[in-house]
Amino acid sequence: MASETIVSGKKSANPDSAESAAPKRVAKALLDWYDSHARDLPWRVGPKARKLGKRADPYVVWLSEIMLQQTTVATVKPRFARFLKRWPTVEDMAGAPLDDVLGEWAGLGYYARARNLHKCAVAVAKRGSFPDTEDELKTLPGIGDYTAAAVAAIAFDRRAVVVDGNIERVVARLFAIDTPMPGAKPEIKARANAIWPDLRSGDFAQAMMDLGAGVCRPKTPLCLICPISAACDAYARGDQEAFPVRPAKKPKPYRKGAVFALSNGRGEMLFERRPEKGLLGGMLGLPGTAWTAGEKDESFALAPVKAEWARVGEVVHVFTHFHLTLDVYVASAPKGFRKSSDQQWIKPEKALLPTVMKKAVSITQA
DNA sequence: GAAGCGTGGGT
DNA sequence: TACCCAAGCTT
Repeated sequence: MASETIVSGKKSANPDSAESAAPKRVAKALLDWYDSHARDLPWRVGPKARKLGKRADPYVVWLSEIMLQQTTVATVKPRFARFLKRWPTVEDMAGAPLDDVLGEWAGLGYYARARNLHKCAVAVAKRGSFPDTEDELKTLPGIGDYTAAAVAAIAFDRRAVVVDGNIERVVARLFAIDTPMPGAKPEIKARANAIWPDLRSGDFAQAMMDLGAGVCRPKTPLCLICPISAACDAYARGDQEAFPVRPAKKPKPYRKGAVFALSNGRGEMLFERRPEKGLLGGMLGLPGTAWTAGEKDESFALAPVKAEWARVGEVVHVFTHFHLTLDVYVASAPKGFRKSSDQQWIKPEKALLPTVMKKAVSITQA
């Protein structure tokens, strides 16, 4: 049992393992590596500036962390710059209409993040500043275990054990934890806690993430240049890629639906705001049928108006939990057509849309 | 605890 | 092509 090993202090097979050797040595090795190898990221206060006393702006840290949830650094970089330029402070964002924030978020996915981003900004502006403890941060919308710990550590220099997907992988390998995910989470958190330093908690978190992203990668980790390979149980066994252990994935089902692109005489197209809850919640989209399993829905019953609809093609899109094929129909608005109150005429090239809707609109333009 | 919730890039 | 995955949160 791994827990018994901790309690008894029994030596593992690897004499330099993080378990038997001083955990402090692992932390120091990683922090030293971070001092010379930290990625230069727009939302980050690097180790050098930190040592000169520069503090990270909690708003900047929070904004970047929300954007980075399940989203790559490369995707976030340019979008983060736009957000920060448009809303330089949390008060600025709190004062903006929700639809502006959703529009700026369009294309980034997981749109609950954008709704919660705005809700959180309003809450923080109301209370005056970001809370500086994990527990208080966790009460805010969109902030869970990971983000609360990350903001507490990075923005407020609190000792907080930050565990994201990168750190999960690093720790699982470091201690060769073979419990399948997500069951291994408590053990991983405990092991991370055991090596977590009291000082430079935020730098350590970012060092672990940089290591996971660039060295301790999911596939073909670069163990030969890893600063903590001497302490790594998985490396000692030669099966780094086996960790963490993941259960087999379920196949994604297929769904079909149709959307209807109605044009007026001014180069505008009819869009409607989607319901707050659920898929693409709160975002603009084309009117359409429900997306259901099985064969395509040939019915035009749900078209926004009786018109001369022409099918222009289909778009294929993959969501987290299903494949979608969307038939796309176009028509010109008949004389006397009146849109409903939840609909709006927008020039399609100016509409801020989720990607699947952007795809649908784009095939009506050719 | 499992399911719902996006998208783009890499292999 | 199809699959994998990326600084997760909410219900």
